[in-house]
Amino acid sequence: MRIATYNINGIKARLLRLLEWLGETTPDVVCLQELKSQDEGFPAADIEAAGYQAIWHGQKSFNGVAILSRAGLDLHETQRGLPGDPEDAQSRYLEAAVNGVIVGCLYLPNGNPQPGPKFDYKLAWMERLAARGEALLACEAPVILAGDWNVIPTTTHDDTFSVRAMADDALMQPESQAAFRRILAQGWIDAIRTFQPSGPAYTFWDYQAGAWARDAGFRIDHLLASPVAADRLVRAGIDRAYRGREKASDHVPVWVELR
DNA sequence: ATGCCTCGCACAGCGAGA
Repeated sequence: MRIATYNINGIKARLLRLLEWLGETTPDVVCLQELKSQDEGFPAADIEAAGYQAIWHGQKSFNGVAILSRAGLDLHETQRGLPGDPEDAQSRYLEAAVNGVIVGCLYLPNGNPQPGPKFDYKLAWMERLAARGEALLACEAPVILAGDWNVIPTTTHDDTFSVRAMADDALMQPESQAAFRRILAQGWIDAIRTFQPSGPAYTFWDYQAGAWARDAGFRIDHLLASPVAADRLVRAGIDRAYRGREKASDHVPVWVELR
């Protein structure tokens, strides 16, 4: 079973690119982030015509997450919204079981500018995610936590084109990295790094300043596998070339394959 | 030091992204 995550930066603006990628790579399960659409605007009919069923959690203008799975797989929602704060109205978390594999689809807050309330929200959200992660690890089922984590895991060229350029960014602050490490320390495996332990493995390139052309990217889209899922991990990859297409998202798809 | 580019909203230019 191949499970992918893709921050598409607007599902309406990106629909043709999304359908193209689905057709070309035929993932079994897809976690989408940044729908930037209300529930009513989700292109369910187009997704279905492409051979996928879907659940989605939208929001006007911002955020929004969805989980797609190939028609015929057993998909059912297990959680809508990240637990732990009834005041939080942002649509950033959706979770489902697909043929027995639990898939958490997350869009972690950016947190810029830091310091400030947005950074505080990011760190608080990561605490809530850690709590959810702990609960999921208590399940017997394999679990994949996939999404746009908005965290550059290490302060190295492996994860960012420029340590200096990102030094003050919320994505690379010690607090963000520590929170990410705390989640990993629960027992999760960073799937991409299992197959590519070192060297640049970027998943995002800014639209500005010719970032793609000069490979000025960073690694912020991650799939974390629970120990049970990690035992079944046979491959992981980054669909880098899609960044070069017309009207591309600023993120590219990242995926794992489970035996 | 700032903007660079893109999207959504809504119809002009701004907030947000990262």
